[in-house]
Amino acid sequence: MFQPLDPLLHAELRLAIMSLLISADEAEFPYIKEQTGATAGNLSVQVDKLSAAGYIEVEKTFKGKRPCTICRITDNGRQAFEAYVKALKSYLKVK
Amino acid sequence: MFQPLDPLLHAELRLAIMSLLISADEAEFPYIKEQTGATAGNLSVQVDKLSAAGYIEVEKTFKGKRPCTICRITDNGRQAFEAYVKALKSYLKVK
DNA sequence: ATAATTTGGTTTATAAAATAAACTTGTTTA
DNA sequence: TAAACAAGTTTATTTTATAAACCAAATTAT
Repeated sequence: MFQPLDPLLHAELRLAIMSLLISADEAEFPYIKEQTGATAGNLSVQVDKLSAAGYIEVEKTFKGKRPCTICRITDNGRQAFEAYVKALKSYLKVK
Repeated sequence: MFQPLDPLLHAELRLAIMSLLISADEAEFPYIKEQTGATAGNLSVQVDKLSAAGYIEVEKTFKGKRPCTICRITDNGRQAFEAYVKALKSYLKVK
């Protein structure tokens, strides 16, 4: 009847991050912060969780002298996102 | 960009309850329990929350001699659900 | 009859999450 | 060179979700 919802994706900010990355497939930390309206602290934590789960990968480089954190979605992440959307539909269809 | 997600609805079990009620507009506690696979305790808590928010109304009656808890969605609940679905779409469209 | 089980829940306790606040490190700018 | 800013991280706090324990009444078994 109702398919379980991946708790990693069923969270507003993480879902927003994934949503951004799925269409951009590369984004810098400050950009994600701006687009989502999240605080840096919250974003940092949620990025870590997605990264730990292997849904995104995080590259730490420099842009000139300043640190620059780049996020990309992984294949696993893409799959998980699609599965999540599919599962969600079992709740949404006002049959 | 991303519309905020009503935290009351953005929770697996509560969403399932609302999903059931939106198409059935009346359901008994044990039926919801069975359909969602939730424990009675969890269901009781989440039904209370939806009820407190005015998203559903709960009628306590008897079925023969046994207590019977009937849940119905309210107009507010219906509206909130629709708004939630709309907001969700801002995260899901893989533009 | 009465003991055990089942039904239909509620209340309380616990574990996990989300989020914000505080902090750090290095870089510009005044 | 002091103050402000950028880019995050770490820690602390507050909510939540969830399960476990409990309760009362009704039914079934002995």
